[in-house]
Amino acid sequence: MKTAFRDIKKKIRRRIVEGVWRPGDLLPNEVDLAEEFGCARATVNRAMRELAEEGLVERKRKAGTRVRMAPVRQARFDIPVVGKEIESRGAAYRYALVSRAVIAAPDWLRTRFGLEAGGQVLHLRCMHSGDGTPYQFEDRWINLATLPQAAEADFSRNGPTEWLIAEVPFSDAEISFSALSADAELAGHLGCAVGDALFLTERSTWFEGRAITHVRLVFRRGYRMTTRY
Amino acid sequence: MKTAFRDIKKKIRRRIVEGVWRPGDLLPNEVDLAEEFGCARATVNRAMRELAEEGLVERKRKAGTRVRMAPVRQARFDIPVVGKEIESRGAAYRYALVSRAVIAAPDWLRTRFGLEAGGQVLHLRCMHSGDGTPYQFEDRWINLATLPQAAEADFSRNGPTEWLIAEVPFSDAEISFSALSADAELAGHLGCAVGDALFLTERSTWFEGRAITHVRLVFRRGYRMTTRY
DNA sequence: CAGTGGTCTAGACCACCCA
DNA sequence: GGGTGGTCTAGACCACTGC
Repeated sequence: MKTAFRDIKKKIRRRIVEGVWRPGDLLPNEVDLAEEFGCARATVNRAMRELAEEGLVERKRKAGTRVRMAPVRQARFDIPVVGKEIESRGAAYRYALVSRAVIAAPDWLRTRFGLEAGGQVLHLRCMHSGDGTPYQFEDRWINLATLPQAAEADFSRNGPTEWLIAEVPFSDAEISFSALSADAELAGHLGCAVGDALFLTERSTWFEGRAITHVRLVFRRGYRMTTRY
Repeated sequence: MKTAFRDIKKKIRRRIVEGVWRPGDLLPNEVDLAEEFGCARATVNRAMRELAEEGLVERKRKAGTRVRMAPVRQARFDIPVVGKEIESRGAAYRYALVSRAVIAAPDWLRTRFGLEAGGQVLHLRCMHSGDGTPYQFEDRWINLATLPQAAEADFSRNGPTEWLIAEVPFSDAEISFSALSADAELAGHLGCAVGDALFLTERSTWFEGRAITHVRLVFRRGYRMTTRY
């Protein structure tokens, strides 16, 4: 077989879900499993390593491998670029710049990014639509101390996301999901009623310790972010 | 070095973020990289495989390895068990069963789970609190065709999540995040105003093709789900 | 201290798929 | 067709850590 380690993963997963090995139980060591499955220890190791990554088992040197008491379930979400996401749904993507301003960073942003008082940022507000229907409102702040060239960039035709991707990498990011109530302005942009509940993602990114950008993405009413695992 | 593959990952990542290799560029093949780094090909393979998993590069047989045009960024969220989450914040967890009923599955659930007409489900509504403050409202449906024993279980003291974890594994799940407006009942349970925007997660799980449970978890006002990557 | 997983190597065969 | 990544092997050394 070309994918022995996948088969081994399946077999072990099956034994766990069927209760052969119950939460907290110690599994045989890699050498024994390799013998049982008739393969090299490295193959068992790969299978077990991936099962550990998925949160099904817990591994410790000397202590061995145990079935997790409460399987740590994780969900993985792809973070899409809004233009691609809209186009992948077969709609025509349209971008519009709502406002642009170079200003001193507001306090909450200074705190978040550890900026000096009076630090300048570029504040952009943009709309993303699909087939003429509002899809997402973007409220973005770019740290001009790190990216002074952003002040010269033209964001009237293309959104800041593409520019940022091309211009600067990032090493760390924090992302959060929450909900917020539409105010009059959001309602106008997104074509919903004032007070409607909207899904919101916020992301801050850094590159080697220097703050790059913070963005709030407010989605159209009814948007759902979905994944399988 | 004991972790050559980590060093190799770092070096390659650095070359990408520094622009030595730009989006779309073809990287040297594994044999050449192994020679450059003075290690076995398997070591380079492991480093590259993980970089591909992280979405930084794209690999194809014969075509080679390329830097992703738009780095597919993924975020991973741990799916916490609400009791543990509350306790990990240092608060006293309290659970209360709001309602319990065995009924015929509503249409939307029958459709979602492919149940027969008249299929029975156990419908539970529960509240989870921390230090006396409402934290999460749980609206759960358990498929009695798959889990008839759920009808006999006592959910007055402990929530269905723990019971399900102990009782039945699952092989597939679909999870989604969205926002909703508090109705009068939710507002009462969660101690917020009618119309407040609330963060909502929904999860459906199956085991070997058979529907197990569907749950809507509505979080207290202001809840944020956060992760770093 | 000794057993377990973590990693590395050198070599091999193969599946895939672009040219 | 041929180059690339995907996987496997047999063996080795080592780091960690429970006993």
